[in-house]
Amino acid sequence: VKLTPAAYLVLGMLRLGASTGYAIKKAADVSTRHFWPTSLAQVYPQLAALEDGGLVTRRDNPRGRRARSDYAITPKGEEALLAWLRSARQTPFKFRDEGVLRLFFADAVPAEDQLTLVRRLRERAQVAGMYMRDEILPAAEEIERAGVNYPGLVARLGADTYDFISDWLERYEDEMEGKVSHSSGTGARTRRHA
Amino acid sequence: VKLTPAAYLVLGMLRLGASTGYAIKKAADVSTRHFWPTSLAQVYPQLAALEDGGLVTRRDNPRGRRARSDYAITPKGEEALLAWLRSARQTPFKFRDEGVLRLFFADAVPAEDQLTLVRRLRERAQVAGMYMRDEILPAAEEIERAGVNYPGLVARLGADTYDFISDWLERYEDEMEGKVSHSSGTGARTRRHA
DNA sequence: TATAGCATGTAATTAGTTACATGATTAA
DNA sequence: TTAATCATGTAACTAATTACATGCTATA
Repeated sequence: VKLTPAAYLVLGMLRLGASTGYAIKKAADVSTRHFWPTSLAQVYPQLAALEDGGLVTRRDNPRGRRARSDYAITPKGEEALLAWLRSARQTPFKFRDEGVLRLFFADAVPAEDQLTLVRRLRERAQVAGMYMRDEILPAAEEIERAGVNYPGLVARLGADTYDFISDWLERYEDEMEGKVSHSSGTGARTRRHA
Repeated sequence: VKLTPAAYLVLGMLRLGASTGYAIKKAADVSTRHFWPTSLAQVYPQLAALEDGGLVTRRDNPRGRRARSDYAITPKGEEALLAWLRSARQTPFKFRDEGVLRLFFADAVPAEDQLTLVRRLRERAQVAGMYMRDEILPAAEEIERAGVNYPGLVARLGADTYDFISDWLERYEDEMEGKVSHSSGTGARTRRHA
């Protein structure tokens, strides 16, 4: 029974209290989505496979006429999750981002278009940072009161990193704006941290 | 003819002077690999598809008995590349990282194992930062002298970001080490920036 | 003379996304 | 009563990795 990160995501979410496939997906959307997105079309087959392997149990638990299954992690599933968390296996970065790829090739377009490209990347990082801080972090802080600390840690690391990238690109923009005709500006830029 | 990021990677590398499939892959390995890895099994079919669409031309150019084809980007291909670089389309982050996913679920293991996990992530970021600065950036600086600036910019952004993450995690480690039994330490940690 | 690097491709598999398909319950 | 949310699943497709398969050329 070979387990993928997507499988551990499901196990981990069950362990944190999500009990249906739908709930797992919802929980992932407000927490792990930024570094491990998933979809219902992955969650349901994954749950079935894990049940098959005895890592989770399923119990039908309909709400009125609406079908519904509650899943729970088994001791065997818990063991697998812990082994994964403890394993020394280095997981190399496999970052894939079209935005950065575009930036890499930006020399092909005139300075004005380059500036636009940089600005768009900066805005994206800025929005991502704000989103993590305003939407993701509060939910994580909620469960911190229950003693679950790492979702918050990860949210803070994410927000701070996006802010760092945003600031980095902004400095480059400022540097660049001196050299490029000002007619190309799109107006006032708003600051982060409202 | 719908083009994927992998197609633009090929077009962009051809434009920067790589002429064979093999050379494109080699160039990607010392530059774009960190944010858009690729493989020969993608490059060759992609070149064929691009030739089919008239975005590149192919010319057989064997070295002795060894088969070899030189490719070149056509005006139509160049146009497509520029349109991609100029397009306003926001490319959302699709970050996927097993290491961060593990960190997210770290509450499941005892503090000692948590510290190990954080340490491993910090080391990974540290190594990635050093690698970008020592192996990737020098190659990028080479072509900067020819007026190609963005590969260097991207390398610096990458190196600085990995350093930022490494420092961030190190601060957390230090904070944590006070609370955890010191018997679990793995000895002296080496500093970045040798 | 042997090994590293150049060079090109295909096949099989795995992982992931999007679209399809259905229907109940709850709150405005 | 109607829209949002809960809830479950399958099918088709796309993207990407790994393994397979071959063979030449230059250099140590």
